[in-house]
Amino acid sequence: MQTLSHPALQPVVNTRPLGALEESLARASLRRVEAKEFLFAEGDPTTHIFRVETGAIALYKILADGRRQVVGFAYPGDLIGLGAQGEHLMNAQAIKPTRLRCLPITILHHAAAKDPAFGFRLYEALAGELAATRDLMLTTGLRSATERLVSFLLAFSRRSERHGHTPLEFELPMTRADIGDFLGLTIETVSRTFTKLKTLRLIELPHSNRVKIVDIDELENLADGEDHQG
Amino acid sequence: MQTLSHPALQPVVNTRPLGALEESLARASLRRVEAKEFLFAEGDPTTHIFRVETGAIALYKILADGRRQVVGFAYPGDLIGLGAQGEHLMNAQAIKPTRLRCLPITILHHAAAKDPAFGFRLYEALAGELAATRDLMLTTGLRSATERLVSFLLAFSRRSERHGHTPLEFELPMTRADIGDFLGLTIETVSRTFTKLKTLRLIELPHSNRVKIVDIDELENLADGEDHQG
DNA sequence: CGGAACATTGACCCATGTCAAGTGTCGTGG
DNA sequence: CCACGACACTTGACATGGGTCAATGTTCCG
Repeated sequence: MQTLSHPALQPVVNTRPLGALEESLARASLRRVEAKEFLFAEGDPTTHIFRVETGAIALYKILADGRRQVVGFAYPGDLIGLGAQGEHLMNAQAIKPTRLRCLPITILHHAAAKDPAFGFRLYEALAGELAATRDLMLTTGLRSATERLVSFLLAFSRRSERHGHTPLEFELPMTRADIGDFLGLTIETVSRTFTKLKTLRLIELPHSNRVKIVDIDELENLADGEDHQG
Repeated sequence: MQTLSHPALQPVVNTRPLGALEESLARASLRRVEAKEFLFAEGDPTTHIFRVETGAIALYKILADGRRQVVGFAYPGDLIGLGAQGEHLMNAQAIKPTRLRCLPITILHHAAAKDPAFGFRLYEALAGELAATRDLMLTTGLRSATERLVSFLLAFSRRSERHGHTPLEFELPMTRADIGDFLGLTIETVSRTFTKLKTLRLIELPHSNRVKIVDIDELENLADGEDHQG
């Protein structure tokens, strides 16, 4: 139930440790990608999975007509590439300078063969992603622009808190376009909705990428769909 | 790429055989549920997974304010319940009288412990579901009502063909409300879009639940977003 | 300082939602 | 066999949220 009140809007990734992988990751090679550089593109053969060390990556698909759906963002600690069989199903592009650990996928197969529980843990990791993706679908499918953006901001607030920072102020690493393509809105609507939240004195924007939450309770009401009030 | 031109709109299930499970399923107990009866509800403890033998099941989540998102439909051969850890994440309700095989989830754990490759196969099965869910998200997020409904109908057409029937005529087991909640549209919009496709002479509706495809090429153009023509 | 990229704001429009009748269609009981 | 009610579907009139197009502002970096 709590996933409904607070839709995850989590990155399409897995954060929980996968035991057998940890030691491999520690020795894995490091890769740097610059902002806007592609880590991989849709259709590329799946040779590695990655773990973000620093920076941020946007994961997205593109429709024939050029429309873009951002499927998630990956931050430090997140794994990228799980679930791709044979070839990658989406594009992974850095939204800021990023460092990642690279693991050959063959490691997955080895680990699964050696440790019978490992395959099952992979399964559980994907189950979490599936749940997050469904929550995102609920959010983009059934909610108003305001509800979507507020849910998005609250997800960041919680992430900030989880990392030991204040939940009341944080940096958004991505552009309005990225947010829009994630939430299924246009740049203009995202911008207008930010302005609306500012006008309602629910947030402040010291810079366009820096969010300060003023009234988190009211924001949570909005996200839960209990809006149409003050 | 082909998944983009022909978004899957597959049920949230797995159709490929999972080897080790097959023999268990053959001896598994059979359960009958009537139309509108619940197989399980969100929050129920996950005690079994199921395979549909006959009939059809709708899988959906409900938001706090009552809005509903149908996440998928399960048809004969499809597995239900994979990926739910501890408790079910959605409701499963029969849309027609349905028979299912019931497997205690403990079987999954046993199979994974016995056969190291089995856990990995589960992982692969979920990866397929994840890809289908993302395709559904693309469809509901980025496309017009007409594109959505046409994609939906073409998915049925392909399913019909796969089962050895003509791809040009088939039965829809679900109501307009189910379709709407799946595609993120209202009943009225679904109905109007059916009427529009009829008027354009792309389909016929001998009964409201029976669809006859008249011009499948043009439908495929519409689904690919190459519309705004004829 | 200049220019590119990103963000904001305004005016307008349209697809789809909402509300409200109608119209089948099916199953049950008289 | 018909009458009735329930339910699903269709259709119409109208409202509106968010998309589109078009300036204008702002920030950042070379």
